[in-house]
Amino acid sequence: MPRERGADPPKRITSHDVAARAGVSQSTVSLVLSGSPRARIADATRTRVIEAARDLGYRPNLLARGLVQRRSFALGIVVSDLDNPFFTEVVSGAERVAADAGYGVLLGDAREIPAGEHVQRLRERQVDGVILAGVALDALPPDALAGANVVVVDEPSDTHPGVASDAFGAGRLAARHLLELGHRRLAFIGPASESHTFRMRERGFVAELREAGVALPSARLRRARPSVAGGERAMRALLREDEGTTAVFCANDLTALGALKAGAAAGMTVPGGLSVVGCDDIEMARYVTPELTTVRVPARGLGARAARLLLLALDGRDTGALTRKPLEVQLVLRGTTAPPLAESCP
Amino acid sequence: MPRERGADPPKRITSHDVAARAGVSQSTVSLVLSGSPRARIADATRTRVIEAARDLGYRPNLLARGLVQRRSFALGIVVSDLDNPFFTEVVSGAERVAADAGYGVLLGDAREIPAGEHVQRLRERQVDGVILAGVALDALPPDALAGANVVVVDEPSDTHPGVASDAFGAGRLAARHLLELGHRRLAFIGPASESHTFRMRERGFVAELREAGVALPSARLRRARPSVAGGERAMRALLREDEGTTAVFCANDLTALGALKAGAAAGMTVPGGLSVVGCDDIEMARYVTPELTTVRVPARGLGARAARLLLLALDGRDTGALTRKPLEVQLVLRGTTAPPLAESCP
DNA sequence: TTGTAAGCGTTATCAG
DNA sequence: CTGATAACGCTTACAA
Repeated sequence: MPRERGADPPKRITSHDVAARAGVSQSTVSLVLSGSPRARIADATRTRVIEAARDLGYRPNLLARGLVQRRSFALGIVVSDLDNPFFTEVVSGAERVAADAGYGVLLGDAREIPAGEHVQRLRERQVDGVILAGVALDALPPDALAGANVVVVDEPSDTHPGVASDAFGAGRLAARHLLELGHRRLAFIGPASESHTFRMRERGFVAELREAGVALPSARLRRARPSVAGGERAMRALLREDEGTTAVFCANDLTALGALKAGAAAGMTVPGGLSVVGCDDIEMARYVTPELTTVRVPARGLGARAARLLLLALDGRDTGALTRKPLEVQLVLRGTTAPPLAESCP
Repeated sequence: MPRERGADPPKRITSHDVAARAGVSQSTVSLVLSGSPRARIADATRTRVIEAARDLGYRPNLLARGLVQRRSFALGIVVSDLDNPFFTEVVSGAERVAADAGYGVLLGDAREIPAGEHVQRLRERQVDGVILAGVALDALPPDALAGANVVVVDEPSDTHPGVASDAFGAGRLAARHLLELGHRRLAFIGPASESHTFRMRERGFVAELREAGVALPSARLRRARPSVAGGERAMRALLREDEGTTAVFCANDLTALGALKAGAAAGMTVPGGLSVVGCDDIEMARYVTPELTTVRVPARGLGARAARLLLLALDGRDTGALTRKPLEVQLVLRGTTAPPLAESCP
């Protein structure tokens, strides 16, 4: 039952109330309740205060605390798409370490409201730091991040620390796997530019092919939004315009799932007639049939690490160790890849 | 590059600074910047202030504002499991309407830290209201919610407004569909008690069966955590202990996905040998093969509605209209259900 | 050991 | 129309 507007102003209990009940001054209350664990306070007073607080059900007002300490003990995280399981994993990883450290987590989804706007708002709310995931830095207003503590996930930046996965390596891994299976007519499906990570996955893939002397004709390089629908559409187009493709690497799992769907709809058998490799290893990858071969990117690890990094930075600690090298990715062999059919070989 | 600890205290720009630059008093700045749209302010001063603010890049401190207004313009949302796509959809729906209304969204995942603790913290942060999803109210400390603006998703409460889906109806729908296909040996997989919604789904299912004179022997009522792993395990057990089952209804899609996996692993063909119905219609449901027949529950609609409801309540507006009837659920026919094989019929 | 007092950055109430 | 001035609830020197 919602409180009536202005009906019963349910008196907030403040440290003054506690002070009154305990018969001490307000600052003493503050001292024992939040001050250094062993502030010089007589045991008698201390317990009196604590009891009074308990009796009254006192809860400190963190806004007030934040105001004076100039620190909110909250951090913001803005992601490009909350419906992408990869990002929810990042969020969930970050939320966990933040909450464990007593930090609040403010969430922003950049689909409706642009990332820059979210960052702006978060800063007005005085978050101590911001994690950006799936957000291209150069898409933000010039100094949206000026003077802010920011950690970027999977984006390069020479102004902010970041955590990243080895996207280039992911592409290489996928290519190598497919090459080793004997595929020579490979395709790639991925977004046009979007984020750095996607670009690097593509480059890694292409680089590995080139080194193996295998070409990637433009007809087999399909652009698509990194979603299931995007992958589906791109795959349909690929099947329509190109006959010989025996294997395709998708920029992320969602895309791969779409490709799988389109492939099935077109009567392709996977992996018999077509091999598919995804990237991310979202949970879903294991639930499709056949299970998706993919390159595992530790999403929740990225989120957790980003949060840890941010917390360290907030404490003025050295962030070097965490920011160094990209998190390793790993090929996960499952059911959507196999050698090409004999007749498909060049 | 993280700011050095205490190195350059990047002076926060306050309304005082703006006042100084505009040559007016601080309160005037506040007046023009946040006061009622057409506060009685000379146009000259107004523009002077606005320019000064722009030049300085002034951003109001929402903590300070919240402190004096006793309102933070933020709301909290705590969910039982951030990795369950159903809840991330709820969150995403709520985030969207909250953000559109200028509210901040604080997130809490109850897997690591209990929901009650999250609520506590959110209240200390002075959130104006809290949305609870997947959280059983009676699992919370007695007066964790006392005097708070709370909206519960898919849980009954006579003390707080809530939004709910027609869980009982969902169970009925699933049962009716299966019965109409000709199934008579039905099973149910779901959690022991967990949340009210799960209980109602089960009851609706059972009620419909009973009305049709079909029994649900205890061997076909399997308990499982509402996750893929849970469903998998339960399905394995079911297949081991019971031969005749021709169709199973799972308390949620995750469970159904697990059941599908276990079924496939055991060599069952779906829907030929076994029909499976899920509940929720998470995105994933369309990406498995065959696609999962399920009962669609409008998760993001629930989240959005919960947020709207909360915002209304915060404005002291009537919440009756929104809180009335449960959101409708809908059977989504896809590929995991079919008539039982002839030999399977009793 | 504990109380007094000065803010933190806003909004809000009044005078002028 | 605009400027003092008093909160908001808390932390933190500095006194006592």
